[in-house]
Amino acid sequence: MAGSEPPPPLSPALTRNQGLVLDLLRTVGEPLGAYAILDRLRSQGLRAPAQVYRALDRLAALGLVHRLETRNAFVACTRGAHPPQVTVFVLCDRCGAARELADDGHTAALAALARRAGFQVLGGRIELRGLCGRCGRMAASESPDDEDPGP
Amino acid sequence: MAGSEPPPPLSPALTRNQGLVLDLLRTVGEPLGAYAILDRLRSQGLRAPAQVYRALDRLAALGLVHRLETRNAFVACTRGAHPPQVTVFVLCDRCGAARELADDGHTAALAALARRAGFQVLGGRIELRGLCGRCGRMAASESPDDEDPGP
DNA sequence: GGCGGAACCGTTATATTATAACATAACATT
DNA sequence: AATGTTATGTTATAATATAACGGTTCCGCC
Ligand SMILES: [Zn+2]
Ligand SMILES: [Zn+2]
Ligand SMILES: [Zn+2]
Ligand SMILES: [Zn+2]
Repeated sequence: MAGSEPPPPLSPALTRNQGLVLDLLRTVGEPLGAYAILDRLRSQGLRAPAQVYRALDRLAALGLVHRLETRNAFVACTRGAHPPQVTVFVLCDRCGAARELADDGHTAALAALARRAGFQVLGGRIELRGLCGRCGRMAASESPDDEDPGP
Repeated sequence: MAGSEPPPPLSPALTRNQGLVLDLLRTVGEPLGAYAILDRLRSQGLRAPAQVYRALDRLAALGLVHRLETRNAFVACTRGAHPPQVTVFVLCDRCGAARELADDGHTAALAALARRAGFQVLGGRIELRGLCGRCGRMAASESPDDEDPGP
């Protein structure tokens, strides 16, 4: 959604390509694939996938963008800087919207769960799929006996 | 066409290709990419990626195998059949081991978290990365800059 | 000023992962 | 047998991601 949050000031140490990619992702506000990013930045001079992937790598390492593994897409972080490298996303099956949620201590609880199994957690991803509020209401009102296959 | 044995613990209605893929994944016990599966099943007559992907799609829909999004790989389920649940995996950065953990109600808590944000959760994935017990001990006891992938 | 290194850049080619499209085979139901 | 349905085999292609190479810019330093 446009204008839901004042975007944090651009990081100082970003290079030109990194700034272009981050700016695009923040403007669009929804997940974009690397090649979609490339297409939209051709007018700015980007021409090859490697340029986009390099910028994305850096931005992801800085925590400014996140990769959505279940979609092979990238989205700008909507929270500030996170301390941990675990994100929680909810993804709408119908409209494709992605929303990053503030972890409510769940990642710490999951890390404890893993530790009981002998694992040391260094990072991770939580991607939940389903229906966003609007699409859920639409699906409920349009066809009451709708059935959706599992994950 | 040769005398095939009745699959004893295997699921009821699996077709030949589905059985081959599931059997392989259960035997191997670790994540395999679709093309690795294909290579290992060429001797059984499989020749094209679509055959493997079709079998994997069915097996995943039945909950007998899971897809590891962060690795683009597939692994046999080590728990029974789960309902419509969310899976929790822990993946070792060093040896590649994947272990499926029993969710301790965390997925329900995450679904509640999502619902508070207006989202209806229909499924999802939790993939945590880090070090398994053995690799964690090795990394702790040896020098921190040691790197030696096992055979 | 010249020099070395580091980071970034642009480009080409290639690898890896996944699906589309279509024709056939197998099987059950009538 | 005719039919509908599902699974299969096959080819080709799409979509995603990285390797490899050389050039440029910048900065600290001798
Ligand atoms: Zn974030
Ligand atoms: Zn939606
Ligand atoms: Zn499972
Ligand atoms: Zn390990």
